[in-house]
Amino acid sequence: MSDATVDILKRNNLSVTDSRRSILQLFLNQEASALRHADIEHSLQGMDRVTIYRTLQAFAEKGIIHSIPGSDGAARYALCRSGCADGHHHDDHVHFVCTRCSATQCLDDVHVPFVRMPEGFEAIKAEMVVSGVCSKCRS
Amino acid sequence: MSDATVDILKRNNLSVTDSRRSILQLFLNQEASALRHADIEHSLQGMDRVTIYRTLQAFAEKGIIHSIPGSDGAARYALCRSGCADGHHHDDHVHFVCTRCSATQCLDDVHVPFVRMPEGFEAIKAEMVVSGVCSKCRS
DNA sequence: CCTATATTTGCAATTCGGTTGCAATCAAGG
DNA sequence: CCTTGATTGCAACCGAATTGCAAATATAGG
Repeated sequence: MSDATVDILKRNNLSVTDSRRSILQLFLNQEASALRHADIEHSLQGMDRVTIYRTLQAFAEKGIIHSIPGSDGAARYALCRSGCADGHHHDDHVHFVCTRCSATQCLDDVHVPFVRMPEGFEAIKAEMVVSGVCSKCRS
Repeated sequence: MSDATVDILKRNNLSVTDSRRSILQLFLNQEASALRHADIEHSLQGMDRVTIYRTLQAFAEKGIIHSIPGSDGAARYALCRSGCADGHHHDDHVHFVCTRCSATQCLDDVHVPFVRMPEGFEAIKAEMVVSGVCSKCRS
């Protein structure tokens, strides 16, 4: 009854359930690329689709994971680095989408550059997605 | 039989139909913000959903409009500036989404800054979306 | 350890964005 | 004006996501 997943859930005031532990474990096992709902559904067959959606929402609200803007109409999620908590995300890094393997990953060390807004515009958040060929697909 | 819409369609080797002229006119009337499929469907009630989808595809392929990455699962489109043609888009500008009126617009004069990729990654395209409050909503 | 309560889960149904196949209609060129 | 190839409208379908509700379960209190 003491696992990394249990710690994380308790630290975030989420009740500890099998579903949540399984999904969280998936993220912990995941090396680089982000997970889509469909990926989780496939890995954890038997778990209800809706439960997965709700768990992802709960994790995102608590700042355990963050969602990644994907223009293909399927949300992606990845673990947050330290510095994220309830609602306040610090995911100011660039995301990368590989055009070959179509994996999405966080470039944690590349942060979104500042851009000057035109007169009258107030920038609050900036997101940047670079697409190309990832290191795995190039080697 | 000589309208701006007819010119544009002919110039792009698209046959001139009422549907295409109406949709194109909508874009020409549109001042700043981008259009979603639903917006067009609402404005041009009576036109089939599928026709709108196919027209948007055709326009995008010809470089008349470009699609804007929207993380909410609904594609947005805006007229291209000069320099876009068959498939080759030059939409290297930043897009802005207002959190109040939720309009999306092109910041044609703000172009996406260069970012250095980590070793092994090859960047091909970069997209940037800034969210905040637009000039209209602030005044 | 056991119970009460609040939370979570699973299921069914629904919404929404988008695509596909096909028959009918229409634009373009001769 | 007529042929032909492109376009439209319709129905059906698909995947992603949400909602309401009843059953199951985690947590806190005794």
